[in-house]
Amino acid sequence: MTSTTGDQPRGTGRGKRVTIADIARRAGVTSAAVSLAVNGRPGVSDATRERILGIARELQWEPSHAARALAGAPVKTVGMVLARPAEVLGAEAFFGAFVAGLQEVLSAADYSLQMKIVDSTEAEIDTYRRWFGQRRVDGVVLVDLQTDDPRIPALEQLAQPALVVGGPGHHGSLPSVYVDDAEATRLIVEHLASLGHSRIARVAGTAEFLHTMQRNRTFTQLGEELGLDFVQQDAGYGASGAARATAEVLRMPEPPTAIVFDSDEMALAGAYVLRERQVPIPGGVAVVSYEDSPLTRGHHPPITAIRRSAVEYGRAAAQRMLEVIDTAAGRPAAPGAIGTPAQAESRVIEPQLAVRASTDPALLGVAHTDLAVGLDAS
Amino acid sequence: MTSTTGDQPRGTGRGKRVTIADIARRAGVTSAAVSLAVNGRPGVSDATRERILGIARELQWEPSHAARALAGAPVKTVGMVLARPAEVLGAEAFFGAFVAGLQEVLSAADYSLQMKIVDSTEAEIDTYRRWFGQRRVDGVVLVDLQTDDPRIPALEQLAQPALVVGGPGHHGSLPSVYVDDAEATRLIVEHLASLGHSRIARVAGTAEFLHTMQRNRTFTQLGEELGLDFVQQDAGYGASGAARATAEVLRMPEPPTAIVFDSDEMALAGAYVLRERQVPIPGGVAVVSYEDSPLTRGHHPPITAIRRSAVEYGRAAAQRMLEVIDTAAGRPAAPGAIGTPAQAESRVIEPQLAVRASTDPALLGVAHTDLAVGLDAS
DNA sequence: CTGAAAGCGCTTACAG
DNA sequence: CTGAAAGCGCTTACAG
Repeated sequence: MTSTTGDQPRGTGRGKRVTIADIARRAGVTSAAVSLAVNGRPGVSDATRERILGIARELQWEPSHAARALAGAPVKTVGMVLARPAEVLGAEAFFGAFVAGLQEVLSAADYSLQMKIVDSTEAEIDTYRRWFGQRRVDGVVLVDLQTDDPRIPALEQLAQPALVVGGPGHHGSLPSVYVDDAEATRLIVEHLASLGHSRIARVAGTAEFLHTMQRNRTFTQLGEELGLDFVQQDAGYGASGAARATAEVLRMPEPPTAIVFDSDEMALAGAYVLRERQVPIPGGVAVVSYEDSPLTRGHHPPITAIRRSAVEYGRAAAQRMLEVIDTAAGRPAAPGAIGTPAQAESRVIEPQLAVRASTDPALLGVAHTDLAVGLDAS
Repeated sequence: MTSTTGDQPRGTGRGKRVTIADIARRAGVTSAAVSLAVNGRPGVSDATRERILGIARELQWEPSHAARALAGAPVKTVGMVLARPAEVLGAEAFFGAFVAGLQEVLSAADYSLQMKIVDSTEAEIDTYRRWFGQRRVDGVVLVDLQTDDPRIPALEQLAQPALVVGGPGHHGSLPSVYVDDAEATRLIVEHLASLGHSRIARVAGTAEFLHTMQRNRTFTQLGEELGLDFVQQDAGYGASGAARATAEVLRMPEPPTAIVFDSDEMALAGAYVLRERQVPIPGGVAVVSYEDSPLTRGHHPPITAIRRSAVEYGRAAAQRMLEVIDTAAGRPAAPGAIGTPAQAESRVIEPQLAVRASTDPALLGVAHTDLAVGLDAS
């Protein structure tokens, strides 16, 4: 008996890979016929197709991704470049959740997401150029949109499938997906109004972000519309600015009964100041955050916040990206898509408001569900 | 004059792509020479190499990734499969930070990370098989390691580069990277002992996780070693279990003066129970968490926690993955690597302890830095 | 509906 | 040190 196990033909893995030529030989057809059969294209009879597929399965054939790509097939990859340090990305709850949502939809469509961290906008644009040049991606997702973003004209010029996350109004001729901040503002204001608040302050983040301007505009507009007394206080960015702005607001001759913060971090800083000044929440001042997170949920009392679900946002972006790629390839939009949107059309994510004890006194004492269960049982 | 702009040759992009054949023609050499030149391999004189590289740059040549892969070059891609729903991943701070760290190192080495979300362990193993079968990845990173993990033997059988994140002792013959939980436990216990605590409780998570067992073992061992009074309370998983266990511990005839929790969520639930029972932190009971997060940092008082830096963890995993791939390809380990570790060797991440007011009364009133600054200035 | 061929853009031996 | 050729595994026209 000669050794029949262990002696692998050569190199890594077990033996030579199975190709369509092997299948063709076994099936008594040409490799072109195999290609048509496995790609579900017309040109072979149903009988031979079945036979070919059977053999392919039997031989455990896997298509060579490289060969397909070289022959001109889509590479089934979406790219995303991040021009922020890993430490910053890692500290943000949004990033992980957004990526998870993207992945879910892309994975299901057998697409993969390719990411790259770079250290400048120039490097980012260069990466787009190279990715498309190398045919490594079928399309790219652009994030962290800014005012007058140089990446927009660069991508427009490349004339390749690209989706902008953010907006509105600053994505040029590119398709985009963004959260409706006007609607978010409306949800907050109407919620507070329904609880009887008529003096409301908004502690706003830096105007560098597009959404800040959008919120400012809607906030002012709703104040006039509803005839309420609205105060806007610019806080710059971060917790320190928010703390300062909150103190400022409390010094007013007739302080507001509710304060709306632009982020979870800002809301927490504001709540800290209120606690210091012995102002009860929500009895003295109600608190709302535009951004939900473990911080707002874990606070005592839990803070009412806009829940835009970063996971859902990622899913929507992936869905739209796939449509853009399909349309560019001249293929009909994927099934499940409602109609076939024009390439440059935007899609809007509708925000929701998670009402918690920081605005609604009836919810005081109710911690987040999991905790509540534990305490009941103890 | 005929139109020389606007009339793009055909298809998407501008014109036919530049290939090494074009460069060869211009340089008066064969395409093989170009290949050697651009890959920095011997076989061409320095003069011709320079000339070739100059022309390549001038023509803005980009290598075809697909062609390279088809011809046998590495695909420069690392794969990671996640068998958890996007919602769960998105809710975890660890995921985003780990991915950011991975990305940083892989991007710098011109590798990309390919992820896929699946819904079962079988699908995960199948994905590995297919990825390697299609030559879509050069190696894979395995996460969420469990006891008797079926993915380990499956990957061992595939005999392809794979790195296990987690351990020790459960990664079979595969190389791994993990955080040193024994050291983490030692840091916590020694910190508490130095503050004079001699009755310490540990509220432990589910024993399904390898690290739980490791912590249990070290905790018990240190108790004997230092002659302290140690109590272990199993809490199962999550906040409710932790709340129950904390209540249990407080009912003891001689309650501990410090409680160590297995996660940030558990620590928060425990702190909530202490607050309910009017037990001051850290005056009545000191609190420590094995997991740092915005929850522990944002709590009042901020909670002392093990900081293992998920970003750093990701970086270490990527670094090790690249070494494993290089070694498998017969290449020397990347520069910067200390020595050339054997394939199956593990690497250990050293944890740190972030000391905060939940254990050290001297730090009471000190919120996290950013906040503190804001308050000083207001 | 099926066959034979060319081509995608590289890399890798193998001669000179 | 350089040239000519084969081959990686597919897809896509183009004839029969």
